[in-house]
Amino acid sequence: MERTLIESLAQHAGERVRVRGWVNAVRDQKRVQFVIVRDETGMAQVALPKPEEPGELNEAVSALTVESAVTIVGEVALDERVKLGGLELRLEELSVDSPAEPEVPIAPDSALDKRIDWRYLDLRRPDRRLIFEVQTTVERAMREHWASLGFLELHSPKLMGSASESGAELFHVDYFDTDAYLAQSPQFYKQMAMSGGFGRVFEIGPVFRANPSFTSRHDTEFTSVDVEISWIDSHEDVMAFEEAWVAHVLAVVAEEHGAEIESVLGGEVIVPTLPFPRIPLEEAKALAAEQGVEVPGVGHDLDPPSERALSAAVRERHGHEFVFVTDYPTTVRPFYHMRHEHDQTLTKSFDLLWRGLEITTGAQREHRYEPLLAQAREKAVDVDSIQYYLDFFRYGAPPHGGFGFGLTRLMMMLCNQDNVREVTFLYRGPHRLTP
RNA sequence: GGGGGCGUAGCUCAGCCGGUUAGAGCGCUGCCCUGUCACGGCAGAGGUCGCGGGUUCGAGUCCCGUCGCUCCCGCCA
Repeated sequence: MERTLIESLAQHAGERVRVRGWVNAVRDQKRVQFVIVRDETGMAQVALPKPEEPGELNEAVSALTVESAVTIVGEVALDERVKLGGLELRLEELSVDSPAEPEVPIAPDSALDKRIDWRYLDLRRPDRRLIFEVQTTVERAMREHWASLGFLELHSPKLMGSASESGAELFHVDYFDTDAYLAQSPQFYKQMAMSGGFGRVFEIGPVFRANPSFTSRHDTEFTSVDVEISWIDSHEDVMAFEEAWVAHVLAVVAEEHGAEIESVLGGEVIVPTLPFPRIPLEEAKALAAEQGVEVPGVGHDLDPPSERALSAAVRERHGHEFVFVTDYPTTVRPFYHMRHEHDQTLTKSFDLLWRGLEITTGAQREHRYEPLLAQAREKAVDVDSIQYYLDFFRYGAPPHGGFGFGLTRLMMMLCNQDNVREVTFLYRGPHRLTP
């Protein structure tokens, strides 16, 4: 007998069906027993009358523990008395595929760390599942947009012989008789794809950062979305791509999950208008300062409080949740960011902030060998260790640019969660390597 | 790397200026209950107050150390 999903039970009124899922609750009364069963599509009530002399099936129901994995056969009966979907299953057969121990170690309001200890139990909650349904939609919508523009998908190596210069700390691994590092970013490889003539590429993959960061928005392994585009005229082209792409993703999410995100997770999905506001860094600081926060001085990046203040100011002035901050000084950017022709102290780069959180860093890259080499030396980069990378630009590299995008951070904001650990299937942090 | 906060029952927490038998709700176990739906009622079990040391007649409470968790800053996406 085939399995029937709970969401489709209404279409099987009067039929005998087989439902498989978890025991959500048992209400064992004198004359009638109820079991609430839950599968990945919803919950349904199972009912069984209890005669004076309880039968074997009654005993089996009495012995059920919450969260046991069960298979149930019964007839679907429409019944207005039932608040849960107006229907119930009249129980005929019950088998326990795997019993749960009597006391579940976590509750929905348990501390996050404890819920992560028992992540598989936490993930059974419908609201936790919704996060991953949304993530699946997000990635599908991203790919739709890339596909429509002829992008190629990349799978770059995560083991590297040298740093990729993201500025973050590196994880070291033993590699036979030498050392290797876990990739902090596919940066160098997606640029190689440009020199390889791929034109436009993207990658969704893990990146590793050995930062001892103890915040709600950092992890040591997270999913990065990387994009690189050839034959651009400036970083403006990259921003134009990104804003259209983000707007498409949010439009699809709003359409498919907007109502559920609002009712279950309490977040509103607002489809952004184009173009996103663009504000040079120094102007952004001035705007943030007007909100009453102390902002970092010239030559420094925005700090988190000023990022939040900036987003608040942009929302007030432009009615927009996104803002591109542009024209970062070379002091806070890596050597491969291209510099402005008219001002060599500023890079053709940008960050994208959403609701006060940095979700992207992007730039036009320096594709000319000599300036790139000079900039690397100026930044005191060990040129020998990245010669393989510099070589990408020796035999005709197209002008190009791109960005790195924190999928995990997007998901956190999109699902109205206050910690990236909530939206990460299995979080990895300085003190978290299991489960 | 710097700073703040928190560790009390399976879970979430209360416990005042230090005071003698450490509490609540949920969960669990048992009994009761005409259809519940956050079912309800009664009873019960369950604690080395993170750990070590100190102060004190007396420490869950104060001090020191330590371990764990957490948030903020730095760093980044």
